[in-house]
Amino acid sequence: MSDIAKLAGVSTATVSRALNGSEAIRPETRERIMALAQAHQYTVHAGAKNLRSGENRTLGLVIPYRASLRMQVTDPFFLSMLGHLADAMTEAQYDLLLSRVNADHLDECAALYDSGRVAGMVVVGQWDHHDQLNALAQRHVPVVVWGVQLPDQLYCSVGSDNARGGFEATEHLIQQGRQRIAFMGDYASGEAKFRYEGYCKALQKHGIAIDPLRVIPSPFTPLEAQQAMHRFCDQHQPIDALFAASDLIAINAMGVLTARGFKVPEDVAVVGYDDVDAARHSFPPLTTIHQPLDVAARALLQSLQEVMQGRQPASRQLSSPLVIRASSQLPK
Amino acid sequence: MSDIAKLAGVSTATVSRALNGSEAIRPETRERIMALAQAHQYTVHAGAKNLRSGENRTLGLVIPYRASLRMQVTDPFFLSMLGHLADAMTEAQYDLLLSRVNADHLDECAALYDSGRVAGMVVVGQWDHHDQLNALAQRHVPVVVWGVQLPDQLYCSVGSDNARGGFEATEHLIQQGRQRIAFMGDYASGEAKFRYEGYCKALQKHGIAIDPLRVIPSPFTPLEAQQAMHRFCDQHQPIDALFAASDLIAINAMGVLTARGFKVPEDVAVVGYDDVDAARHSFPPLTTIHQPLDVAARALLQSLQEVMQGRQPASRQLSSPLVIRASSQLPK
DNA sequence: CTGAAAGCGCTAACAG
DNA sequence: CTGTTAGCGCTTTCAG
Repeated sequence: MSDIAKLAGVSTATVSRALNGSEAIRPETRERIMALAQAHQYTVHAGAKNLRSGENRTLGLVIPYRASLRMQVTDPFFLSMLGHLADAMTEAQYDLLLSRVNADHLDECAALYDSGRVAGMVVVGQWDHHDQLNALAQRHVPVVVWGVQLPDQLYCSVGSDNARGGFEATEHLIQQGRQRIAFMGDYASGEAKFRYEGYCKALQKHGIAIDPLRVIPSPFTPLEAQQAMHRFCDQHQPIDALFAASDLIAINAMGVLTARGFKVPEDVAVVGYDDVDAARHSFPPLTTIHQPLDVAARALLQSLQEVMQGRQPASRQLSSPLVIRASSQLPK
Repeated sequence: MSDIAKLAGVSTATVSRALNGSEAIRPETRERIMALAQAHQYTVHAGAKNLRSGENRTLGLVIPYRASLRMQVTDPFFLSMLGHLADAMTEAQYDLLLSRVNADHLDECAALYDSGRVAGMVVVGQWDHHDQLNALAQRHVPVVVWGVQLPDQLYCSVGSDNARGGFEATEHLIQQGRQRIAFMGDYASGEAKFRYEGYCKALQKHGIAIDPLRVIPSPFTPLEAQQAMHRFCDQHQPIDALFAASDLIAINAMGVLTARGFKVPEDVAVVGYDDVDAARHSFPPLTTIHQPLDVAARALLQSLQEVMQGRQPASRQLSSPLVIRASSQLPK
């Protein structure tokens, strides 16, 4: 900077002001300085600027991982979320620092903040980290979480209204005349739990008994979902519809069903959750609950900004509409 | 830092040395200081450290995007690459700054470096940016690229041996007794072009004529791949095998083929490229060319480190083995 | 082995 | 409108 100050015949302070668009500078001088900066490919050193101004325009995106499953981020949902967050942050002039943190040591996130690397962070993948996240919040680490809203929650979360989504998915199947509707997913934890609750509520509303034999426990990974579906088919429980807790599960389940001679949607109507890109292009195209990730990303960013300002924004549930495609509807 | 210096009754210089594991410090003092830092959740400010020491432990990952297709990173291959790079960089104690840059303004990458935000960067997705990348290299921006090796290339690239992969995939199909083998993908540019060359070479070696009618142009997106396959089927060109330039294309093509009454692999044997997670779990499981992304990520990092040291590492082609699954082989 | 002092590149008062 | 001065939090000679 001192270099171009010399070239322009002014002080570094003037250069700094010019480059930051200060009002208190003669337009003529500003333009001369800008031109020189351009010509010499000069850019202000971001680190020094932050150090001096106390500001920090870098936000963290934390994706916890389990040491056991290396590279487990197999769900397309995550990539999509990541892309939308990157877009939202870029748009708001933030840099995005990606951090893989061991899921059992989420407290390491604090170091990201304490060391000044990030001004705040988004954690995507809440799973069973509730306590650790609460601890972070208590330490006043600016953090927002993509996930469900839990009792005794000290941090701000943004998620979709999973119970309502589950309800609408199931009711849609009922409206298609289906009665023996299976649920597939991990009904005990995280977001899937709420989707399951919605499923139950819809059945109850329409006077259909909840049959525990039609609940198919399944993790979110493709292979395990397929295995779970195979095991279920072996039991010969008759079903005429399936609501899966994620598109990935739904698509893999459809594959197994098809391979075993069932027709989708004729024999089994299927609804998924997330509306990932693949859902539109599966065979048949998958009816699903759309998660508005662009909205979600902006909401996460917005909330994070509020947290960084010391406020305590309320957690939010975004509504997610049903998208009807061929997997749940007989052709007319 | 001055705070814990006071607490320890020493100068900040001593604290700095202790925290950086300097030899020239009494172990006893060091431990006392470390303990204090722990207790007070003190972490050195990364920015200030960098500023003073001139070092920078942040690397950039640049994912170019086209303004036209918002959020085009739909290919699971990218996420996987991203995850592996994040792992490799984390392991080597680097932070990872994710940056979405307009594909038509790759020169903006230079600002990332000039402003000191990153010490170097990996660009993933070379496509048609050859000239822009060359310009970056000429500006001495430390950059390495995932992609093919091109003539007049001033930057270092790491990629897989696409021609060889294409060759092996095609030869495998020939060895299965197939003769009318179609190629599907964008045979004119990028990595697909080299895969196509390998395809041609294998046909030639085995005395099979290259039939341009069996070349199915297709982009990498699911929807367009399906449309391309539908159009091809409408032409009633008989084929008994298909080599697709990516798994995503292959899986979508298989879907269309199945929907149209062809059996895979009986009527049409299919081989893909990449070995993404979904390939193992498709119906039927997809034979494909495995891209060793863990190796690739480490190679990219290694090369980048060399570039940052001012050296000019040679571009590399990683070998990618064929993985045989059910989509190309009749059950015995 | 440790402290004092200088300075990384920049911005923000405070004076002119 | 612009220059001078001080200092963000840290590391690193250079002296003790």
